[in-house]
Amino acid sequence: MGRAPCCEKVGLKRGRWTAEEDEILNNYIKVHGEGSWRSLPKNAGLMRCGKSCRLRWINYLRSDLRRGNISKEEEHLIANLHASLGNRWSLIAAHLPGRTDNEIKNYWNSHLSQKILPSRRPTNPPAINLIPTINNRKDRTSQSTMKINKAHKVSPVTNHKIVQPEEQPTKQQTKVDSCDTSYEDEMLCFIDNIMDTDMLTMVEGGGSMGVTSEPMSVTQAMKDVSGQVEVGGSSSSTTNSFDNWSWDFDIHEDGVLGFGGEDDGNMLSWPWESITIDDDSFLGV
DNA sequence: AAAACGCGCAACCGCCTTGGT
DNA sequence: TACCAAGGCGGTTGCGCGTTT
Repeated sequence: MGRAPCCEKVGLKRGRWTAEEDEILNNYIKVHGEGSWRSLPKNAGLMRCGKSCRLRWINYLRSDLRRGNISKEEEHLIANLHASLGNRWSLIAAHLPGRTDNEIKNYWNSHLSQKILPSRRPTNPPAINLIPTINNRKDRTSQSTMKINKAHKVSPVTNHKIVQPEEQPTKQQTKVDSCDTSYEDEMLCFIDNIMDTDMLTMVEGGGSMGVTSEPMSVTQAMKDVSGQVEVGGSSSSTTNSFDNWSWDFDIHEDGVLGFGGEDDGNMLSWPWESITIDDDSFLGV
């Protein structure tokens, strides 16, 4: 006997949403707010499943959505985050204001995966050992995380990957496995992974870069400085190694991180926003 | 002009965690 | 402790549309 459907599907409409349905849903949420998705269709007069309403709202109708082409900066960010986080789209989406996990997932599958994976797959798997700490779903371990942890035999104590004797650890794995288990250390390792594995590759690929003194602010709303850590030494205008940069970043309790000064109010800003580089060389095409 | 093909994206599905009882 | 409802996530599907033959 199968699992009961999430809602009574007999008579419910499926497929593409019409403009009228969008308007009904939009108006209802404007008045009553989000939530209670299961009862929403009935109350709003929609012949749709609650899940469908929720998805339509989150992925399409929300006013804060940023629709349109993915910029090169966003593409870089997705590429870097995916390199460290794997297919955890909601977490990646949390770093791109206005973008949905579905949109990023689709973009990855249709654009980036062909560009990046053929060249990275052999040596640069996702840094699975950081999964629990940087999960934005509070204390939860997502199903995919569980699958990954199970597949890679993650230690339940440290959440670090247990490298099997026959396995040849990659550069990234070796680097991260040496990390301490404290929250801050894991965040440092996470950032180190992004910078070291991807951006150094980018630099070595022939790009040139310059660092501006003022990071670009993406959002003020997420300001929540819970840690200030400086990595490396003084900043320099041109360098072949991020070790020489002065990274002033913020660690948020839910794992969101950003770059910026303590007093500048920036929560999310990214170094490549001030980098001049050949995009194609970075993406390996 | 029409059929075949391929791609992008919206939507659906199944499974999971959380929180309430 | 067990159960259930609700919400959320990632994987997958399939439709619509542009391009090619």
